[in-house]
Amino acid sequence: MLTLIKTELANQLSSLLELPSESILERLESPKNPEHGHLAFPVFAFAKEWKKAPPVIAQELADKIKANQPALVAQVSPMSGFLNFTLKTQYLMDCLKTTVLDQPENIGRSQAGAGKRVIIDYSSPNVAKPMSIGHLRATVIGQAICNLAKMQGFEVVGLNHLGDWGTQFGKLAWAYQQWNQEYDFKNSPFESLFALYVRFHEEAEKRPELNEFGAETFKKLESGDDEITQLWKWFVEISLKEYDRLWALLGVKHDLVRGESFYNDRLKPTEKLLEDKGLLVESDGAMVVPMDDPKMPPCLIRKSDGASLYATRDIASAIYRMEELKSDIGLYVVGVDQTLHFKQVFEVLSKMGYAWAKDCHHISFGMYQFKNMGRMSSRKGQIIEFEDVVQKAIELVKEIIQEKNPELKSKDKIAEQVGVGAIIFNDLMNDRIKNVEFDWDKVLDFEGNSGPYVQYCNVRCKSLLRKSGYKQWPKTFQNELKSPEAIQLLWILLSYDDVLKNGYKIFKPHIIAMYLLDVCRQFSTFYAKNKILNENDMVQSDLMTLVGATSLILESALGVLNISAPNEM
RNA sequence: GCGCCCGUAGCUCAGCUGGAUAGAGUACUUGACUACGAAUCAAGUGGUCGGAGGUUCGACUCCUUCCGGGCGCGCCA
Repeated sequence: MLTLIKTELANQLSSLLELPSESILERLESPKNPEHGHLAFPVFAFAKEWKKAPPVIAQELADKIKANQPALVAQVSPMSGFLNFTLKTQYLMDCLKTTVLDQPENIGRSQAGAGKRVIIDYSSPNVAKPMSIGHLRATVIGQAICNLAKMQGFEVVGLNHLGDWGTQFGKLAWAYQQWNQEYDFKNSPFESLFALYVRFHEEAEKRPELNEFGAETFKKLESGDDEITQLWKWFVEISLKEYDRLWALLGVKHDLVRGESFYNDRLKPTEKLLEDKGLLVESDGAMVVPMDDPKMPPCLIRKSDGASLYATRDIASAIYRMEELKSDIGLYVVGVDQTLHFKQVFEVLSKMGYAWAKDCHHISFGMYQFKNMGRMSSRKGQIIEFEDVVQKAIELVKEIIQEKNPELKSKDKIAEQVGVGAIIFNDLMNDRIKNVEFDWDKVLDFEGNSGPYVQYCNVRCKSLLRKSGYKQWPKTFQNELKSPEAIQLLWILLSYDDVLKNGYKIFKPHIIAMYLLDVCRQFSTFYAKNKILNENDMVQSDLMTLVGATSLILESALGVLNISAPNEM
């Protein structure tokens, strides 16, 4: 694919231009305007050194290349300060054959991460609370990054850092003991649990002493009280069951669950370690690690009452992941509001002497904004739930199917695939760093740049392949493609591996979503201008091969985003 | 007050490590289905890239500053 093509071109040019192939490779770029060819080489950088105007250099280099033109180049043309290369269609077709048609299971894969492990902490909800649309975002981004890492050859461990510890469990246990009779734990355990949570906070507004009862009950839990511990375990179980059900809707499953409670007996040793390394400083009765930048607040390690804190737990957890689980890279898919916290934690780890601290990254994502509501608050039960969003999308897709394709078989399954795909795509198509204004109309818009648009494009491919009369579409080209739309599509398909590489490099799934839209737009143009099946249903087999390749790429890229690719819709 | 992030077409957003006339979708105006599936395609209208300086052969991209929005800032997680 593109990586290979660039390398090959760079190697060939290297001897002709007497420049190191690496420096050519890193300068080669894809022109925005397709009329400028497939790859461009800007020569501005040489102007000063060679004391010549860029257009002159471009002209001279072009002449040099033309005198001994590499086999893969169809045309090289100087244009202002650029050397524009148009590659031979036959070469591109051969390239598609070897990298896509001959090995569909390896499309876009790289060995860049081979032998390395990456642990990705994502989704990580808090026990007893329903997952909100914010968790949905964390989940789809995290899962996409898992998939991207796998495509780069990494061994991936998707980790659920479940919020299963803290005073809220004292409150919850206390609330359960008081009011459990009023709720139907048998039939709807999770809803009941959440109802208790909301009720406790409501009543605590009026009767602040409830908070003390909660704190006392939590102390019992901490000291291993049997009854409370049993309750706690049960709450965790109820919650995990609910989360697994929701994740299953998105096709998500973590490889490992390590809740906060897992680190309970590692907190003291971690503090000891910090103390031994002389990093702890007393401040207002608490123990902190000061940061290098004086403007940055210090990292709180131990409260004045001796209890540990959020940061302590994350430090212990990072050490566990990187040292015990022997991870090479540690990723945290957590909202931007935690930016300072992770900066502090990573700096502390670095001060502790862990060289791998630089391989820990906070993959932050923007917050949902709400027009009227302000921030969501699960305490007050004001929250847009993960499941509502997904279910609404599925319902709407059902209506659309009823209207557009009432004959469709297994409507429910396809409605789910399309509805879920729409939700995932909608979340992944924008840069994760940006805040998003929640708007039902936008979430449920399935036209234009959207998941269903991509799925529909693939459905059209599938439909063609079905109607072609081939049992299996031809995996080889017979003649050189002539249609300009076909050649352009071919070129876009070949850049898939480069897209995956870039997407992983900056941990941004929207790169892949944007690419999918590019492929679909080009396919649609190609489709509109070229007759692929003629009147007698005889086929233009080379175009069919291209259609098949398009579908393979679409399905692979959709898979990276964890979106299904139905055959019909 | 301090720190970080964002500010591109009416609206929602792309624009990778600075590169050739700033691109999609949506909305609006047109045109294309007795169908290779119109959840589509083609065309048009629409942008002083928040403002002002600076660096550079070249700035939406880098630096400074201001404005607007978001998030965070020691005993919650």
